[in-house]
Amino acid sequence: MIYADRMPVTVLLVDDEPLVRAGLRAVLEAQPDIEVVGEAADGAAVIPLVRQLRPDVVAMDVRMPLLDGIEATRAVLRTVADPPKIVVITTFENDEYVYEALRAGADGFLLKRARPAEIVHAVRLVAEGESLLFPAAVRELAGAHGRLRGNPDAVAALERAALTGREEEVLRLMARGLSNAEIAARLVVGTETVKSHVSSLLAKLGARDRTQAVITAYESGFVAPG
Amino acid sequence: MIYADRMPVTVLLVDDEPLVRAGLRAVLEAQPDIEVVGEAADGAAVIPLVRQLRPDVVAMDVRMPLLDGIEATRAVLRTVADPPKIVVITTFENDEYVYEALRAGADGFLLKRARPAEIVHAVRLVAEGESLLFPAAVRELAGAHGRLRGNPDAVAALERAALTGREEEVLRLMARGLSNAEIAARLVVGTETVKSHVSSLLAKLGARDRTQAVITAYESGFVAPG
DNA sequence: GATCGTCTCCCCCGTGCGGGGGAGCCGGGC
DNA sequence: GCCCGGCTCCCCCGCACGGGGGAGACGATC
Repeated sequence: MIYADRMPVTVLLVDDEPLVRAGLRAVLEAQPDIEVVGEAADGAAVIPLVRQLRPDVVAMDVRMPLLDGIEATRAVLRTVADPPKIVVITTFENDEYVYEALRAGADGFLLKRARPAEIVHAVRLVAEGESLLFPAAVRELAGAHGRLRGNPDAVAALERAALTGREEEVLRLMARGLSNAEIAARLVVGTETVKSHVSSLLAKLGARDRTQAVITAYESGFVAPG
Repeated sequence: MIYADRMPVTVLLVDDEPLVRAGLRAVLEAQPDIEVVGEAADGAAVIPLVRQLRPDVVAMDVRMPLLDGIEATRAVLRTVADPPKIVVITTFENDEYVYEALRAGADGFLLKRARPAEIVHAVRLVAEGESLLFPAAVRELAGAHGRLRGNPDAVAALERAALTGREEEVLRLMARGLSNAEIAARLVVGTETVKSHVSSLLAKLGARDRTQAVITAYESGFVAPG
C-alpha cells in the first residue's frame, strides 16, 4: 500500500508517561504518511492543543492524573467543532475505563503492548473514519483471527437481559475476578448495593451464581479473552 | 510434608523496595527449610553477592533503578559458574519485562501480591529444579514473540500450575458453571473429593475462588468461548 | 521395601454469597 | 401532578464455598 501520495495523518499524543509518548512517536513517525504534531501529558491540556494543531487523530491515555481520557474525550467532542478522531490507549484489556471512553465517543482503542504494526494500522483506520469499536475489531487487530463473535445463546441471554448501566459495570468487574466488597470499593458504593446489582443481573441472565454470569459474559463476547 | 531434614534452601533477595524485601524475608524465614542469606537493592549488586553467598535461589525484582532484573539475570547466568535458580518478581500481571526475563533465562516468576503459601511453594519448587516452572512451553511462547492464544499471564499460570488430570476435569466442569455437588455427580465421586480438587487447583492457579479460576481458564484458552 | 503423587473421603469452621424482602431518592415520562 | 425505573442502602437467613487439617488406597518410581 502506498500512503505517501495522500495528505499525512496528523496525530496528537496524550499520555502522562513520557516513555509511552516517546514510544508512540517513534512508531508513528517511522511511517511516511503519519505525522505526530504534538504531545500532552494530561487531558487538561488537550483542548487548546486540538484547537491549535487540528490533528486528525488524538491518541489518548485513559488513565491520567488531572483529567482522564474519558472526561477529556467528552470535553473535546463537546467543545471542538469538527473534532478529531479519538483513540484511547490502555495498558489492560477489559479495562472498564475504556468502555466508558467509548461510550463518551471515542472512536477506538489500542493496547500499549500492541505491536507497532497494529498501532499504525489502528491510527490509519481511525483516520479514515473506520471506527474500531469493540471485540471483533480488537481480535482482528490482535491477530487472534477466527474467533467467533460469541455463543449465540449467550449473546441472546445478554440481549434479553437488558442490563442497566450499573449492572454492566458490575458484571465487567465480576468478570475480572473481583469480590462484591472489591467491586463496592471500586465503584465507591456500599457492598449491599453491589449485592443488589449482582442479584438483579443474575436473575436477568438466568445465572445461578457469579461464576455462571462470568461464563455468560465470556461466551457472549461481552468481555473478551486475551 | 516435612522439609526440616533436608538442607535448607538458601535465598538471595533483590528488590529496590525495602518493604518488599522485608515482606519476602518474613514469609520465607517463617519456613524451617528456607533461609534468606542476603539482600540487595539493585541488580548491580547481585553478581558479587551470588559469588560470595552461593544461594540456591535468587528472588529478583524485574524493575529496578540501576540494573533491572532482565540484565541482572543475563549477567548472572553468563558470568557465574553453577548459577542459582532465578525467580523474577513483579507487581503486575501482563508485565512484558517478566517475559523478557524469562527469555533471559529466569526460571520462574511470582506476583508481589501472591499469597505467602504460593511464594513459599514457588521458591521450594524452583530450588528443587522442579517442573513448577515454565517448562519449554512458556519460554517457547514468550520467545515466539507473537500473540498467544490467550492472555500470557493466564497461559503462564496454567503452565506453572501443572494440574493433574482430575483437576483439569474439575476445572472444565467449573468453567461450564457446575457447582461442586454437580461436578461430584458428573464424576461419580463424593462432594468432599471435588472440594479437595477445587482447593488444590485454586492454590495452583493462584485463584481466590472458582470465579477467578474460570476466568483464568478462559483467558488462557484452556476453555474456548463460542 | 520405601517413597511419592494422585485420587479418594472425612472432620471442623468462618464467611462470602445469594435469596427475599423493604425503603428512600431522583429523574424522566405519562 | 403522579408513576416508574434505576440507584442506593438496609434487614434476615440458609448454604455453598473455601481454608485448615488428616487419612487410606493405589500405582509408579527408586
